[in-house]
Amino acid sequence: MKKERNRLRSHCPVNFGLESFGDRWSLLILRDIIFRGKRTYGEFLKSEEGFATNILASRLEHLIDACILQREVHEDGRKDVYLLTEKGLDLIPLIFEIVLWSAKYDSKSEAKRIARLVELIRKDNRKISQKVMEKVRRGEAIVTEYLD
Amino acid sequence: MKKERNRLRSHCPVNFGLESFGDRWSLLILRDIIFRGKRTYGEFLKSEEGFATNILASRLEHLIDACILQREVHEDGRKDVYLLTEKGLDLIPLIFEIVLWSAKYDSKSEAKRIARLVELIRKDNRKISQKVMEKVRRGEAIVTEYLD
DNA sequence: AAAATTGCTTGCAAATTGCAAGTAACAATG
DNA sequence: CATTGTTACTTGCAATTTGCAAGCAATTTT
Repeated sequence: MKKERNRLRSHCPVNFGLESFGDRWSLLILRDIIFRGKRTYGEFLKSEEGFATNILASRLEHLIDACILQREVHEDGRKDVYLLTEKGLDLIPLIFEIVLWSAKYDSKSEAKRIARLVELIRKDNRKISQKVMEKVRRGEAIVTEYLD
Repeated sequence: MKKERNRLRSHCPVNFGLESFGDRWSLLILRDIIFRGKRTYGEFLKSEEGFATNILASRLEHLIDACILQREVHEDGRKDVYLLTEKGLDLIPLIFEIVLWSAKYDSKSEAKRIARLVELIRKDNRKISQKVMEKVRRGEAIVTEYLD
């Protein structure tokens, strides 16, 4: 039942990124972790974009295979905890560039609600990413802090 | 025959980006334009990742609808020219972040062949992106210049 | 005028997705 | 300690999307 992995179409760096996390759902999982502090299957399932249960499961597995996420046991034994690895945390600058671009071009963007963060990204993405990586490592979400 | 557009799942900035360019093929088209100076349907078709003809056509249409690409007539009337709009050029910093991440985590990455560019991105993505945007506007590809 | 080239479209099989309905493992409750 | 609820999945299937091979119309080349 395992899917074929490591069968990259190419080692072009753009393609490598796309095959690692470049489908419609994977980055939404990472967004939920980084911005909203989500950690469990059930929490991801509640996202407004509406994951199908099987798709969510397959994407979590894919991200674990790619060493972007790691799974741990929750204190409540029924739940699993999904955490970003260092490799996953290193995607924060990239996700922030997406936020910046969308903030510029989507007139209805909810990025307006995190205008302070967007401004920090524009000024120095690396610097704010570093701070956010530390926050996420500590298990904190970032949205609340930067709400205007 | 037209697809339903502007039916966004949400205005979350991450989601907006994904719906604009976040499928397996769209960013490869942009890569071909930015790194390899490609401009026509036939040139895209030759990419090593192997576009299916209908998928390539549908993605070009999607990117035009999203105002990321614009189509113009080639001097050879059989061909069309696909160019990045300013909105499309603004994706360069994001694509460069993908390159940076893949250069770090793919041991076989072809990013090694553009090590100088990768180093410039690491030092100051905005600055080098600005330079590259001007190059691409002028219709030049960037790969050759930065080959070691 | 005939032959190539180019940018598509079409048809169809195969793969992927999305939804609804399970199920197994554990936790909480009476 | 038996029952009920939760949680994280899996399974079955219909609908959509993809990938490949074959067109085809509008040029351009010969």
